[in-house]
Amino acid sequence: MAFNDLISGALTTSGQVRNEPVQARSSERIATLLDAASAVVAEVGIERLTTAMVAERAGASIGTVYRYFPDRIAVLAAMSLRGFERFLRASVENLEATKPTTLDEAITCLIDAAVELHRTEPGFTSIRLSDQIALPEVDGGTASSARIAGPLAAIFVAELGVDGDGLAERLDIALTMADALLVRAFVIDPKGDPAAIEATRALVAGYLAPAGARA
Amino acid sequence: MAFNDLISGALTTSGQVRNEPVQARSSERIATLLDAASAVVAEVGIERLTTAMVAERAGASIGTVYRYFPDRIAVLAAMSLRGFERFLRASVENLEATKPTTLDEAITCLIDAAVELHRTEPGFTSIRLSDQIALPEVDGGTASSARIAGPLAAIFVAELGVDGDGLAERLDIALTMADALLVRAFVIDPKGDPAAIEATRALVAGYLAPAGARA
DNA sequence: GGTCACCGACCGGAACTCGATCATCACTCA
DNA sequence: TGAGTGATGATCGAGTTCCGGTCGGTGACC
Repeated sequence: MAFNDLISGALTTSGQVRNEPVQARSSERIATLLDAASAVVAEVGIERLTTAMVAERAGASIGTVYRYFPDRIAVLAAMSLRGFERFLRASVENLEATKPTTLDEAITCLIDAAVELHRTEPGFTSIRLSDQIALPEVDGGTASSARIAGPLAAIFVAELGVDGDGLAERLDIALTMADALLVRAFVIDPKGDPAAIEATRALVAGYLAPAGARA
Repeated sequence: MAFNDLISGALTTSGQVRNEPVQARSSERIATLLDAASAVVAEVGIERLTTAMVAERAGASIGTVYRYFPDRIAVLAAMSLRGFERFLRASVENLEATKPTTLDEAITCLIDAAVELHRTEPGFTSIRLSDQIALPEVDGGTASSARIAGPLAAIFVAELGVDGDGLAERLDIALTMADALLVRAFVIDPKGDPAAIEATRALVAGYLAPAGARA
């Protein structure tokens, strides 16, 4: 059980696209469409995103958008999922580079990954803001934090030797908090107020600290 | 400065409706429309709510909806504001009935009020979920927690004698957290898992505890 | 009688469909 | 081995449907 098991553990690649791509150009198309959607969201926001805008920006036609996504919401959901996946990969990279020995250090890896995405990925903050809106219609309301908390707890127990008792549940709460607070921080200040970010880190670490000490 | 000053302090009744009601039946209409909207949201969700559904359920015509609300978002925003107002009134009721002497007791009054609304008001959870989406387009992104944190801090300082230093900012964070966690609890379990609610209460109280002790 | 409240056909535009067309691939056979 | 050839994947965009929002006309109140 290593850090990079997190990706396979937390990602259930449920059918986001309508037709699985067969030819190579098709996968590129999907990526292009999602990039376009990301840019459109960053520019006009979630509410004002139209499928026509996405198509035009991707240099595709409306029909192509609907070939890959059942409806407008699914485009947003796929964007969200891709963002979540990138968060996981960045987290794993940070974890493997840092080799944390405490829960506190490990959490910092995750928060750094999230902050980096908020900073660099256009539309990421917006899509996180509305994740809970868009996703329920697609995969039944399972919030991202719930998907990651279980595998993450297992890995922390294995790698850090912390007490696993109720850890998954506390991680779920901690991640929900961190998500909400980071989104809030980036909504208020698009560059991300360092004080707000540090406050979030401290708050989450503080919340989880007793569990780490118990190890 | 008493608890019920909270309502006037936190509610800036900005123009939600298009034409202020003059005749009595008109106010009833607005309430009926908002009730209908609430029911529709509970049934099909925010995204799928159409103004036609609201009109039909309220026994009114499309035109009537648009007589009172400038657009679809405004209907949702008004619902949100009414929910927020009800939250404030319920909170004040709890505060005046309990006469709290500690920050912890006071926070419990607020959380109980919120939980009660999640339980009894159809669509309240959904609208809280998307409050941050719907409101920015109407009043410039001022989240509810920001509106309430200032007045609440002032009242707590006056009534409980706690240290007011940075209290408003910490209350803002605490309320953002509590809101996110309660919404999460009610999304997962529409009846509201008592354990999740108690965890939220404990978490928020714990976060604010140092401030209370410093008094 | 004048204003308030209400209605619902109508309009513009956005979501989404569908049949036609083009691109690619696996396979064949000279 | 490589040009030919269906089969199927991928793309297109005009057309359809549906929804948000308007507006002029008709009753309800004072």
